[in-house]
Amino acid sequence: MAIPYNHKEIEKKWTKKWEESPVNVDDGKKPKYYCLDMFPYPSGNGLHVGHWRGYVISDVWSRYKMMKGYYLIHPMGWDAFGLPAENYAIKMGEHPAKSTEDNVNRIREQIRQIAAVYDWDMEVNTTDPAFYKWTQWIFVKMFKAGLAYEKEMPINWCPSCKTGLANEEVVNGSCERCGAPVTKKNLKQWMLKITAYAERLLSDLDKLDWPEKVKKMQTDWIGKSYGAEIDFKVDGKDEAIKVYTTRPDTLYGATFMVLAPEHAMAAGLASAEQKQAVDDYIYQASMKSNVDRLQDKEKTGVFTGSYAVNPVNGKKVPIWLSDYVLADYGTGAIMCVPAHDERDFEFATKFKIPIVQVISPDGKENPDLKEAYVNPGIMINSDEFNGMPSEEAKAKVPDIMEKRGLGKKTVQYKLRDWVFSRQRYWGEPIPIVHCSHCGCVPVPEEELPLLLPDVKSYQPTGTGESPLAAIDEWVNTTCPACGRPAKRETNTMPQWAGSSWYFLRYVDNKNDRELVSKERADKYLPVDMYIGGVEHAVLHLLYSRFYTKFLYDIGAVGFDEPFTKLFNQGMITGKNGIKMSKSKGNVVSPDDLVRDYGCDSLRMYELFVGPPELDSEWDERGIEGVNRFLNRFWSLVMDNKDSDAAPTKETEKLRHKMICDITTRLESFSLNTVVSGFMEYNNKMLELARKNGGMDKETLEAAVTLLAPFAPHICEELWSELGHETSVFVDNAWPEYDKAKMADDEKEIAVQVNGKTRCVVTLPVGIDKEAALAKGKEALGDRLAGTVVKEIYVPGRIINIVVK
RNA sequence: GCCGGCGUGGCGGAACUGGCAGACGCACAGGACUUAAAAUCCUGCGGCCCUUAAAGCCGUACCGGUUCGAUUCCGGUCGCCGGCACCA
Repeated sequence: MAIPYNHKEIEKKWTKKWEESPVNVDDGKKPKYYCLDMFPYPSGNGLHVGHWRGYVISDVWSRYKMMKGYYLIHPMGWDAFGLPAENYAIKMGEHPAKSTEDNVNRIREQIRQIAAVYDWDMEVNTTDPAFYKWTQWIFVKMFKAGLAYEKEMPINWCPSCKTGLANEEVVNGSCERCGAPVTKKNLKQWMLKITAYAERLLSDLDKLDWPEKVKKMQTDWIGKSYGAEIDFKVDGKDEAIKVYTTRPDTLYGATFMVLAPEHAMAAGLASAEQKQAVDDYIYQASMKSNVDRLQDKEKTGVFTGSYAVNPVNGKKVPIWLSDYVLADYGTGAIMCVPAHDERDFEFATKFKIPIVQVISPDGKENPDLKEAYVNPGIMINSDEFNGMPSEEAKAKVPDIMEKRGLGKKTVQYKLRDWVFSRQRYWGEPIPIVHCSHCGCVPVPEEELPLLLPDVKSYQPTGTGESPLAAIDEWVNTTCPACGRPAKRETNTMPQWAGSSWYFLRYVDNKNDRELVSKERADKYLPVDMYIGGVEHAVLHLLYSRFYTKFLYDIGAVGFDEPFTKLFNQGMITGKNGIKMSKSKGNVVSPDDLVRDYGCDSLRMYELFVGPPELDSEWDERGIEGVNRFLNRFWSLVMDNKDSDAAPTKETEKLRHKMICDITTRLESFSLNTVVSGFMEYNNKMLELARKNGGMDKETLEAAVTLLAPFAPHICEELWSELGHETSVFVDNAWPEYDKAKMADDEKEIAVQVNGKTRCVVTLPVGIDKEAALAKGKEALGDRLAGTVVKEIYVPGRIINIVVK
């Protein structure tokens, strides 16, 4: 019996060796494979076993690709600007620059424990001026392209984080970060015109090998709809209200109109009698927070006193204001067809507005409509369209309106422009100078980076100004265009700014002339495999796609999608599926587990705990199982490394089957079953070794090679024990299998009567149907009673005798 | 409300294109080794019926359908999770 496996010594030994001679090297001939982890923000709490999982998954995949002959791009960096880092600093009473650096150093050490093949020469940090120089450069380029613009408007404001938020950062009316209810605040903001890319962001999803779920979330977020814009003349005035509708077929049924209270024409439409009521309503609406507006179940509204004219039938329809109409979608005004829209129905019923049915399932009018009929049907009460299927009218009505100059077909998107200013300290300063003479002037590119000034008070002010506004000597500057006194922009960028393009920088992280050289970008990018949590489905992943498309448009990179393939790993939770958090006290640290069981055991247990794409509960005891397996595997190899046993037909078959099984499962990312596969084959090898008094070297080497991406240290040690001078990862090809050599001579087949298994027979593989059935019936004996109606034999699968 | 996904032993989970449900592991029980314990090794482990065994019956959330055969396909119900949420 071999001496037991000492993980501490072995892991220490190979960590050192790998440092001295890296196993992933670019010989200039190998094809590249870029496997990227979503880079972490350096939290003060350190890593828990959930963070490990994603990194282990990507490392196993990376090492596999490396062994398949690729030069690997597998980098790591730090998303170190932004709210989490700043909030941590405030809590600890430290300067964010200091706490961020400390946390980065700590987490780097923890990540090193995973023993992933990261290329640390590629490391980036978003707070490094040499990095954020290019974050600012991209902003300047966007400004010059007209994609970054300033706008004063009511935006989502988190009163707890004291900053504005993007739409994507508001979850159910609350702040994505801290959960506080989001209010509105009127602020002058920098916006990025992501809406200009809506169509490309939508249609290019087809090119991506991403989980359908994520593609769908982005599709829904972009929210494309097809419809028409139609003008309604205001009765007695020389102006028209433009509405957007996806149901132009219902135009004859429009019995009123509703404008958003924020609509530019809202106040002006009030008649003298209604003036007071209208003004009150507009004021009240402006005071309501998003949450209030969402929670209002009962519809409210006010009649303006004015009427519009339905362009198809000339009928006068009342114009109302209501906050169920959104100001920033479509035209901010709608035509209302209560008979065929649930919301309009509810509103019309409450305010006693006429309901006119124009579509019917059977072509007949229902005199007592109890609810809106929203499905397609036959047109009624619609003059020339009567009798036509509504789907046909949907296309024809806009054509007619267009001919008369009163409308046209259009498309709309739910996607809004990106609120890009943050009123916080710890971010990239927006490189803009406000000049009373020249307006907004970008900081000249050669003056970048515009350094984030050191400041004593970095706490958020809550006034809508960032702490930078208090630093007079920084704020006051001269205009780069005209040289007159001017003021710097004091807002900073959101955390997403750096993370939207960091993956480009890894491959050329020391370049001080370009954000990435075209040559290196084209050589190593795009990212072949991106691994991370699903929480970024519409935040980081949408922003990165937008940035990449922009950089493609200005010729900075030669591809317009950053991440070819995406894998979302599930979360590791504590007991009962509760998310691990410090406040819940259910955080499991990897450090103790690495100490007690070793890195290799923890790596394998991270995979064994459940399917990688699903959430899994952490069960402390389970790691014992994989640790026992590694010990048994160690013994198997150590006990047999000097065995002169020759391969037998049996061991050869086992080897080919093992290679095939492990490789197939790995390719399909079924990593939990790869681990169970190793356990099974290990048991089979132990059994054969015992039976044959040894195990041939070829089989042992194949097993060590297959296991190496999962348990790199122990496999390196065993590989060298098997007599190899070089690393298991170098000059060692991933083993191949031969289907012919896996073939069995005979197979166990279940024998069923009426679909119920009665017994099992062992049949030679090539046996013909008659002989197989005869064997099956013989085995059944007197359990086969009654008249045989049908006999089924599926070779290699099943025998089923149907009796009556 | 709308749109996705999921539901398998005490537990985590497995089952390729419909073909022996419960692989592998955890926990548990019994045994071997030991003065003893730990570690290790061996055996058992869905439920019912039964002294035991064999055989049988039931069983993949629930009800029904297609099929020689359904965890897998179809229709409906319930439950859990996720996304969107007055987008006209």
